[in-house]
Amino acid sequence: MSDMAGKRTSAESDESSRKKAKKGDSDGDVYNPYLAHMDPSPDSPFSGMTRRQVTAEQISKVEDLSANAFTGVEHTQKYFQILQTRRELPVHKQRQEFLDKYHSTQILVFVGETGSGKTTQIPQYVVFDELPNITGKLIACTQPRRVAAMSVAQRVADEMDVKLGEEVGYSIRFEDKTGPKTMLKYMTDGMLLREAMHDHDMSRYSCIILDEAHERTLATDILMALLKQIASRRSDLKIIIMSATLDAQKFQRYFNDAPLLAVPGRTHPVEIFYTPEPERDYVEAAIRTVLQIHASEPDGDILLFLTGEDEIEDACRKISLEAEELTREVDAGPLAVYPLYGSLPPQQQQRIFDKAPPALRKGGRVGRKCIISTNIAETSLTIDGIVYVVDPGFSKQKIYNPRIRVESLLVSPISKASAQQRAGRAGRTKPGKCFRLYTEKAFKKELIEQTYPEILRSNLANTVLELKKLGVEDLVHFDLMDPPAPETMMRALEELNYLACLDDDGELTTLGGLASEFPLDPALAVMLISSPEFYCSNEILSITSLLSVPQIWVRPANNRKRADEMKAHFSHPDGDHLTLLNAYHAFRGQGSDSNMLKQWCHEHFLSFRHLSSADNVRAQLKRIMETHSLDLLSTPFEDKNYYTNIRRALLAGFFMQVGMKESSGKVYRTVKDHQAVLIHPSTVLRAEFDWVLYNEFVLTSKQYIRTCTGIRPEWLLEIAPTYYDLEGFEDGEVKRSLQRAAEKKRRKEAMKAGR
DNA sequence: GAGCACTGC
Repeated sequence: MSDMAGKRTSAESDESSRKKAKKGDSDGDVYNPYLAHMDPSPDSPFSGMTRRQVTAEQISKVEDLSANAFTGVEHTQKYFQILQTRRELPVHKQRQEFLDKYHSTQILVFVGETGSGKTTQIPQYVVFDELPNITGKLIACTQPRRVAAMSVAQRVADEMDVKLGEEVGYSIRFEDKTGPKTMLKYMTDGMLLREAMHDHDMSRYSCIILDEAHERTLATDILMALLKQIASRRSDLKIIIMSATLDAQKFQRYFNDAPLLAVPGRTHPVEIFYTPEPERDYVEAAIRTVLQIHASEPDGDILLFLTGEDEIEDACRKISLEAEELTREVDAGPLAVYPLYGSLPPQQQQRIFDKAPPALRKGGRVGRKCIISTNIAETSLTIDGIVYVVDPGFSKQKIYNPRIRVESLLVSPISKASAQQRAGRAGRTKPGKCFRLYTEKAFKKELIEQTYPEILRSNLANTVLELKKLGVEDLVHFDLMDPPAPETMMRALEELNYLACLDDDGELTTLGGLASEFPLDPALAVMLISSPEFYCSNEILSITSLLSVPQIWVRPANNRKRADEMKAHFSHPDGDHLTLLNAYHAFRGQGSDSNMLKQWCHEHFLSFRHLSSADNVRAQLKRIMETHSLDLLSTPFEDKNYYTNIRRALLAGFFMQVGMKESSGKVYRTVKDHQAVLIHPSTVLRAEFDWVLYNEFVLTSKQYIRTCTGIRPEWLLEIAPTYYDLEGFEDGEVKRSLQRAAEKKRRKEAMKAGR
């Protein structure tokens, strides 16, 4: 079915590309003497090739030379072996077709299913056509994830027989593996966006390839809109949008009816089964299905998709228990069950690649493994050997409520595209089966086609700041593929205005420009930039880093009490931010031997992984501060204001995230949105504070505020006088309380003056 | 008295 649809779209676009090609012939490819230097010299391996007119045959000739055309080094035997396998990839058959289309247009949409070879091959074809060794301009290929950028770059460096980091490199946060000779650069989409902030025309590149565009990450969506704009002012820039879905028409339409090329994939067929009736309890149904497969289906590993850590651990236990029973009672083979989710330590994540267990006795049935995973196995991790997929049809998805400015996670039905992706996981090594725990009717009628792009489900404060820095003047008319709700945009603009990153006309302020230099949310960036005024930028730098990595506290289900006791050692009575700082200082005080540090973290129930990454982040943020001459200061530890200064500095960024205790007792109310919230049970904060600032608002079984620090109301009036201008405040407990604080402050000042 | 799907700069 997918093949047919692919052919249909490809035929349709053939015509439009022919029209464009004709147009190009008449006004584009006229001989231009000023570009003569762009032609390779007669003694070069590329002689006879004209940039952007190269043929597949010419490329093959150069590839077959005994020496590498780019480096002059003799090719290894391995190179020719790889070359052979490359020429068997589906995409290779259409190399000339690709080049023809690429020559005919500025923007090309390329659809290649899994196994087509698009990510490794297309950028190489472009290299031979663009001749970056002569123009000096780079070719970029973006990926949504770091590991992909790194591993694909390595693979392509091998294929081109060059050293990684020289002709072929990659660029991701914390690591730039490119050099002066680099022609082809794999990078994360976020990294290209960062670069664009300082080079609005992306002038270093002659061709930009956006890979995995169907994933619709925030960065990809912004890049698409940006590139669409840039394309109209830079006629020499070419763009390729690569996607895995059949939703290519949407990309084509968005890019002014850009031509399309579709290449089939190379996967095995997957048979789909639906349940005849809707399932009431999907976890129970999933467990039952896994056990049925184990008892009655031929060899092959199983992949089950569930939504989160708890659900997965629970299902693992139940399946293991029941499988043992099956082994005893009906002589089924052994079943090894492995959980898989993002917060699992890497060592345990690795176990999913273990071989399935052997038969228990000679002649007995062979074992299989069953992996129970979150969405991480849908895109980020690929496991070979999976033959059976069990798909209950749910995943946790981020949603944003602009009214109360809260992002939360909600278990929701997946999209058709997601269901297809999941099923595809069963056909990587041989034909497979996918058991969908919903009816065929539900699949057809109830599931949406595509998961909503991230841009429709996020707080956009950060995005809006980035866009301003990218030189986008008119946000309302900025041509995004899926424009977000106006209310979400308004909320973002409002927040940035309160943070003084945008002025009242919506223009970027000096502070806003500086804030956008940091890879942080605007509130964190503003807090960091303001911290020298509070004589504690070193400490705020540490806290900011700790807040931008996952929780450093480890709390295993079987050892919660001990973990809480260890955390108490670091606790500071004034709040969680200071507690984080204490733990970090203790960590840094342990020396640099990484084995010792790991041991120390283990004993103290701290995450070595996350503390180390906080260290990495800190170093990066520190460099940015130094570049912009922001002072790194500390109040002497003996000074009685050491901790007070830090608490006040926190408010410089988080003055909008403040709650006041209601007179009734435990419940706090957020100051502007009037939401009733509880302080999260993980807090170290004692009850005596009437006012707290919080790092995040979490919406789970109840409304919680998490990572809280006690503050004094008069600080709000000093540090954020505009936001806390009482004139504009609604009457109520909050306003009366702030008025009393203002009164107290005036009396104090009067007394000081009178003395 | 409880949670953190997944990425990215």
